[in-house]
Amino acid sequence: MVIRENKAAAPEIAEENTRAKILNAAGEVFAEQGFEGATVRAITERAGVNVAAVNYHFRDKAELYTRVVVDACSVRAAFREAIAEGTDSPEERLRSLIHRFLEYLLDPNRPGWKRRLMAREMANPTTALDELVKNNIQPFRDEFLIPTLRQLTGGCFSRRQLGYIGSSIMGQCLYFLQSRPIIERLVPDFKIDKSDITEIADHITRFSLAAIAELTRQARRS
Amino acid sequence: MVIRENKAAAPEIAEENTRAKILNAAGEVFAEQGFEGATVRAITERAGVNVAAVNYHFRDKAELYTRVVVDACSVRAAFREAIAEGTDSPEERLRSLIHRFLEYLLDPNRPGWKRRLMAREMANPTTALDELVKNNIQPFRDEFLIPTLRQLTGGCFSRRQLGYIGSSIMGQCLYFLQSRPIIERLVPDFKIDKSDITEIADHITRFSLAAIAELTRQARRS
Amino acid sequence: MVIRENKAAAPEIAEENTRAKILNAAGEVFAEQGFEGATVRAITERAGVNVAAVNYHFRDKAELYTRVVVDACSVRAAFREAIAEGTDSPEERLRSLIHRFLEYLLDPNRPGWKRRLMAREMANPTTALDELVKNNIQPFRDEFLIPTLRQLTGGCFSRRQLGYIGSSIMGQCLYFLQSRPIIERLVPDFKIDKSDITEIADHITRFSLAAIAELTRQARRS
Amino acid sequence: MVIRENKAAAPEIAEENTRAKILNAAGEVFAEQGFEGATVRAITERAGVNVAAVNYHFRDKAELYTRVVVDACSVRAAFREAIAEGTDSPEERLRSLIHRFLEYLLDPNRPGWKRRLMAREMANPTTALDELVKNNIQPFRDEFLIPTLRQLTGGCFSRRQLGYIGSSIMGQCLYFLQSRPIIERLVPDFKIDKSDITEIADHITRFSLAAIAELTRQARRS
DNA sequence: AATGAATGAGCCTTCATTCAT
DNA sequence: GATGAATGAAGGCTCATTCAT
Repeated sequence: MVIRENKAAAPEIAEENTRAKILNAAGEVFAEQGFEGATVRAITERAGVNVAAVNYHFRDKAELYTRVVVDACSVRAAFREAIAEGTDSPEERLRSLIHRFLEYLLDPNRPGWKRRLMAREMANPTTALDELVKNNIQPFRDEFLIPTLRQLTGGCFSRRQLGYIGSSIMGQCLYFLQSRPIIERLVPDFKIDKSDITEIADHITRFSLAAIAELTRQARRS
Repeated sequence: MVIRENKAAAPEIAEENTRAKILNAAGEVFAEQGFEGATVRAITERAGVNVAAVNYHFRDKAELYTRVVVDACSVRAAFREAIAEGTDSPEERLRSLIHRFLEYLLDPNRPGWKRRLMAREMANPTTALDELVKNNIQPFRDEFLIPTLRQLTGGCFSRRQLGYIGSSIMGQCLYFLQSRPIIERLVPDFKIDKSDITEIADHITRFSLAAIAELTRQARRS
Repeated sequence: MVIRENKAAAPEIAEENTRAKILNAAGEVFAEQGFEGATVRAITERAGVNVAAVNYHFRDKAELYTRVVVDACSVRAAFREAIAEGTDSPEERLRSLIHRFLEYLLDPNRPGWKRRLMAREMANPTTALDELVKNNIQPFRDEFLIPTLRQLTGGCFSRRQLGYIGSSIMGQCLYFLQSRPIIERLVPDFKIDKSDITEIADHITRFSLAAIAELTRQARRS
Repeated sequence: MVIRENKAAAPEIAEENTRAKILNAAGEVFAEQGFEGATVRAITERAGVNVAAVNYHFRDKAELYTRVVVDACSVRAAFREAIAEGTDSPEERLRSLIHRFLEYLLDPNRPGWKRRLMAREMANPTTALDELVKNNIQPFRDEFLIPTLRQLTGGCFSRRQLGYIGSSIMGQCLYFLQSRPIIERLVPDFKIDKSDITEIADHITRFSLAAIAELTRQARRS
C-alpha cells in the first residue's frame, strides 16, 4: 500500500517538479538578465526541461514572468506575523513592522534572485508590479503603516503629511534593497548578515520614532 | 577664438547632427524599454536617421548604450557649487543639501528620460554607475553630508552611526527617484513639479532634523 | 442476426462514440481550414475528446483526413436510382439528370462541411478524388449523360462533340459548387435553399436544351 | 557612360531580383502546398535568398501570398484586349470575350503554378480572393458580360435571368480551369495546347450563342 | 557620411506525437 | 480506451549587423 501510494504520489511530484523547476530557473535567469534579456531557452536549459514546457505550464513567457515576480514578492506573510505579534503599544508595532519588513527584504536565506528580481521590478516595472502593489504594498501601507502612524502622532497630522512620514520610513527601508549597487560602491566591503539586519532595523526604528516624537511635540506646541 | 568657435560649431550642426539625434532618441528609448527591450530600429526611426547609422557612429548597440548612460548620469558636479553656498548654521546647511540633492535627482528641467535612465542604472548597474557614484554621490556624502551631520550631532555618534543617519537621509531622497513606479501606483494622480520638490525636500529636512535633534538629546541624556 | 446486430450496435454507441465524434469534428474543421490549417487540437477540442485520441483511433492526422474525405465524398450512388426513374422522353431525362446532379452537389440536407470538403477535394485532390470520380461522376457521365445527349441530338454529333456538350452541362452545374466563394462575393446576399436549387436546375435545363435544339437544327441544316 | 549606366542599373536589377525571385518561388510553392502548407523557408530556399527577405520585402507570409495571388490572377488585361478588338456585333463581342477569357485561364505559356494557384484560391478563398473579385471579376461581369448579354437578348430578360445566363457561360469556361483534376480522371490522356483552347472556346461560344438565340426566340414568342 | 537591401542568428511559439498512468 | 504531461521539430518573425553604393 505504501508503495502504491508512493507510486500514486510520484506523478504529483513529477508534475510539480517540472513547473517548480521552471519557476526556480526562471527566477534566477530573470533576475540576472531582466525580462527581455532572458530567453526561454536559457530558462528551460537551466531547469533541465523541454523548451515547450514553458508554454505548456504557463501560457507565455510574460505569464511566467508575472508568476515568478508575484511569488518572489508576496511580502504579505511577513506583515501577518508582524500584526500577530502586535502589542497594544504603537511604538512596539512600528518597531515590529520595520523589523519584519527589513527581514523580509534582506533575508539572506531567501534565494538571492528573489531580492534582485524584486529590485529590478520596482525600477523597471512590468504589469507584474501592478499586482504586487495592489496585493501587497497597498494593503501594508493603508491597513498597517498609516493607521499606526496616525495612532503614534495622536491625530496631529493630515493624511498627506502622514503619507510623507510613511514615505520616509519606506524610503529608509527600501534604500537597503534598491540602492545596494550604490551602497556597495560607497562602502566597498559591504555585507549583510542576520545581525546587520537587526542593527539596521533598530536604527531606522529609533530614527523614525525620534522624528515622529519630535515632530509631534512641535506640532502640539504651535 | 572666432575661428575655433566656428570649427567647433560647424561640425556640431552638420556632422554631429546625426550623432546627436541618435543619442537623444536612444536615451528616450532606452529609458522606456531598457537595453534589451530597445531596438536599434526604434531608435533610428525616432531619430529620423538610417538604421546603419548606429553601427557607423557607435560601434555597437552596447557602445551606444554606455555613451547614453554616461551622458545621462554625469550631469554636472554643479551641485557641489550650490552646496558651497552653505551658511554657517549646520541646520541651514542640511536643508540646503537635501534641497540640492532632490533637485539634482528630480530636476524637472532635465529631460524625463535622463531621470528614468538614472533610476534604471541604479537598479541594474553597468560600468556607468561607478562613474556616477565616484563623481557625484561619494563626494556629496563624504565631503558634505557626513561632516554636516557630525557638526549637527556635536560628536555624539560614531562614524558608523553617522553613516546610518546618512543612509536614512539618502534613502528618503532616493525613494522619490527609485520607487516612482510604486508611488505612481499607490497614488494614481501623482505628479512632481517644482513646488512638489520643495515640499518633499521640506518634509525630509524637517523629519531628519527632528530625528537628529531627538536622537542627540537622547544620546546626551545617557 | 440479433446477436450480430448487438455486436455491431453496442460498439457504435460506446466504443465508436469517440471515433465518431472525432470524424464529425474533423470534417467541420478540415472543411473550414484545410488539411494544413486544421490542428489536431482544434479537432479534439471541438469533439470534446482528448488530444491523444486522434493518434489512437487513427494513426495519423493524415489518416484521419483520408477517412473523413472518403466518407464525405462517397455519399451514395443513390442518385443512380433517381436517374433510373427517367421517362422515355430524352428532354425529361436530361431535366431529371440535371436536377439530380445539382441536388447531389448542393443537397442542403447534407452537413455543409461535406459540400465544402468535396469542393476542396475537387480543387486540391488527394487519393479520395479517384474514388469519387470512379464511383459517382464517371458513371453519371458515361451511362446517363452522354447517352441521353446522343439521343437528344439524333446522332448529329461525334463522340468528341458530345463530350464538349457534356462538359458544358457539368460546368454549369459544378460552377455553383466550386465557385461558391466567387458567387458569394459577386452577390453578397447569396443563399441556396431547396427552391433555389430547383430554380438553378430549371435554368440550366432550359439553357442547355435550347442550345442543343439550336445546335442540332444548325447541324441538320448544313 | 554606357558602362556607368549599366552599373547604375545593376542595383535596380539586383533589387528587383530578390523580390521577383521570391514572388516566383512563392507562386510555385503556394500552388503546390497551399498557404498553410507552404513554409517561408521552402520559398526562400527555392528562391535562393535569405529567410528574412520575405519579411523585409513583403511584411508577412500572408502579404506575400496576397501579392502572389493578385499578380497571378489579374485577368483584367485580357479583357482590355477583348474590348479593344471589339466590333459592334454583340455576337462577335461575346465570342471575343470567351476566347480571351479561356486563353487567359488556360494559356500554356503562363507558368503552370499561376493556373493552379488561381484554382486553389477560388476553391479555398483567403482575403486575396476579395481583391481578385473586386478588381477583376466583378468589373468583367458588370461592365462587359452582362451588358453584352442584354444587348444580345434585346431586353427580353430580367437582371436575375441575365445573371443566370452569365453563370452558365462562366461555369462552362471555369470548368476547364477548376475541374481539371476531375477531367484528368475522366479523360486520362488529357492535354491542352493552343489549338485545344480555340476548339473549346469555339464550342462554348457556339453553345452559348445557340442557347441565347433559342431562349430569346422562345421568350419573344410568349 | 549616409543609405537601404540583405543577411544569419536566434527568439517565442505551436504542432503532432508519444508515453506513463 | 482514455488521459494529459512532456517532447522535439519546425515555423514565422525580429533583430543587430554588414556591404555595396
